Amino acid sequence: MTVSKAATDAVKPSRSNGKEPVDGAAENAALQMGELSDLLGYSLKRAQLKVFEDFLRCVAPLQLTPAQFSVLLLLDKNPGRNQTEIANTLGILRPNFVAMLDALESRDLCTRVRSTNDRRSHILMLTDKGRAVLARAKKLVASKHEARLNELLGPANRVALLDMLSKIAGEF
Amino acid sequence: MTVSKAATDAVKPSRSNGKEPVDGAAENAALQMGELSDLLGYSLKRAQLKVFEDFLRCVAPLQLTPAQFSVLLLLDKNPGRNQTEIANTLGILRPNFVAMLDALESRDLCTRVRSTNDRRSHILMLTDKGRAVLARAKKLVASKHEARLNELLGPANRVALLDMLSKIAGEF
DNA sequence: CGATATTTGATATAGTCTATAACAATTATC
DNA sequence: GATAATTGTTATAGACTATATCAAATATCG
Repeated sequence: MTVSKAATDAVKPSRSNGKEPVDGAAENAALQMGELSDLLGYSLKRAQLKVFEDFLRCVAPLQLTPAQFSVLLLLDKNPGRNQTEIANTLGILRPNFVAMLDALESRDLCTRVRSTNDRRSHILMLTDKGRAVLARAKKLVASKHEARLNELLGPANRVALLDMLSKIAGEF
Repeated sequence: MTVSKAATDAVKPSRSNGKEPVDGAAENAALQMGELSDLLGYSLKRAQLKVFEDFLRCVAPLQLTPAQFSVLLLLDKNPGRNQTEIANTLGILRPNFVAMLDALESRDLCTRVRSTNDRRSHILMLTDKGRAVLARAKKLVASKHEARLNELLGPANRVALLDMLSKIAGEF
């Protein structure tokens, strides 16, 4: 056995079905992950999927996706910006941001207002309901989602992880 | 200024166009990222996109995606497995795995062989060409891709990062 | 044995996310 | 004032993901 525990079971959550073959007929042994365990990109993607999954679960009462939550956060911190600025900051292409905003606006979470300076652009702002939903979402994220990660990694490690990810996202 | 450097510029790579406004008309200041900088999921996704992007660049001569590379790696380490086993291990749904294998098989990187034990299933195996391509891909990944991450983070940090990501992917 | 259920690979299909081209309205540039 | 650039938008295409369904083969169990 040359593979670490983390390497062998870091794979399928759906395979954790209570009854593992205790000793009997060798069945299908777990597959060898090999170099896959050392591929940063592989673990990155698996971890990202898990984290998003948990985010959706934690914030399910408010029906917000991670992307929608990030938009609300950004609108709150940056009043008076237009669609292009918000979309660019989040790495969303302008054409794809239109439908996203349509969804948020139809739920009365934000509004588009024609700018008086530049009548081409739409100034984006949170509605009162948007601010309220954002406040509740922040609490859920902090108390359920991030708290769970803190519990798993420990506060110091969580910060170290965040720093490294930001470094990769920013300087890679 | 309460935001860290990493927080403010961890955003748009496309915005790094040589000429920043030196001092003149304040223009459009960078947006405040706010709590977004502390959202693990956000940094996770941004980092994952960057890492995949770099992977594709490094391994471009071989025309392999991260997913295809992971399939070849797994086939090499686990000869004699069928489609369902490989797909499950990688978190790929069986229906979606069919087209993936079609692509790899059409490039003569792997083959499907009807199992004699169970004539429903296809045993998957790398071809000689598949093994050769995989060997070259491993070298490119190690010397260009992972080496770059090692340079950015430092070997110790890279291992620590990998451990935490595996932990999240496995136990979250 | 034989009827029923399960598994495997496959197809069809739908939904989401991402990416590019093009357009009208508006503004910037020279 | 003519030309170029920008903004929001639509249309569209591609990649990835997800579910239902099917025929062939196997497993299960009376």
